[in-house]
Amino acid sequence: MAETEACSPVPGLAATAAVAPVQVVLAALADPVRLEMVRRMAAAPGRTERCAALYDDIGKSTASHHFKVLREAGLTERTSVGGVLHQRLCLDAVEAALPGLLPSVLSGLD
Amino acid sequence: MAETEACSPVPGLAATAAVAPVQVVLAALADPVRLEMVRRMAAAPGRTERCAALYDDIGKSTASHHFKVLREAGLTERTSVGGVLHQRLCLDAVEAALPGLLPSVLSGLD
DNA sequence: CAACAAGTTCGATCGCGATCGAACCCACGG
DNA sequence: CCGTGGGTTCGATCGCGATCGAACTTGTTG
Repeated sequence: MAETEACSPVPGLAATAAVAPVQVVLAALADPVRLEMVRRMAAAPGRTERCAALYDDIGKSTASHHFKVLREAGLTERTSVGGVLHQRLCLDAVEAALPGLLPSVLSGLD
Repeated sequence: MAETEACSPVPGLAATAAVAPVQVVLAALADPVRLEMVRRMAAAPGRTERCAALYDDIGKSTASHHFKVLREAGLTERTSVGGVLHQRLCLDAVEAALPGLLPSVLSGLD
């Protein structure tokens, strides 16, 4: 807490918070659950998706934890769509900070 | 042991073993020590460097462990240069499997 | 051939992160 | 104005991975 982090509780459109150091981004993407979340957002229209649509077989609290990690890595942000909370993938911001990384990871058909 | 892994003890030039799934590659790069190792190899001429030149403040056994992780992720391979063991970064193989990833990660001046 | 240097393997320890359940918050809809 | 659904926070547990030291392997050199 008391971080410089943009912890604003859904300020509408939080103007793309800064992307964290590579190390943090890599750690965030290294988890299978989170990578899947990122993939689903990337596939969604507007890179935005309902929280519940981003996971399948884990508890709500665990999912929320992963959301937080992704957010703190600067990969995603919160958005409110008609009163319903959504997670949005900051494609452009990440692409600007680490060009080529996301496309590469997302196309990883390994 | 008894894996399908190319555990060949320095066969001269192990013809670029296959790059592991994205998930594994990301996990390998997520560790600060390993990322630094990769950076040093990338900066070395021919992407090849003596093992001892790749780390600073950790034990030999720990370093060896990290070499193994990198190797099993398909990021590096062993080479023998005049009887001295070296680690070589498989730039081209990784670039072929995950184009843009390494350049992006290596230039991460975050 | 014997000694040594450089990596690897093995076994054990330790801390961090993934996970869960319960309690809490907040925005809507009756 | 109170109930309900969807996320978040909190506290505790558990397993995996990072680390180390010691023993082993191998290849080079005196």
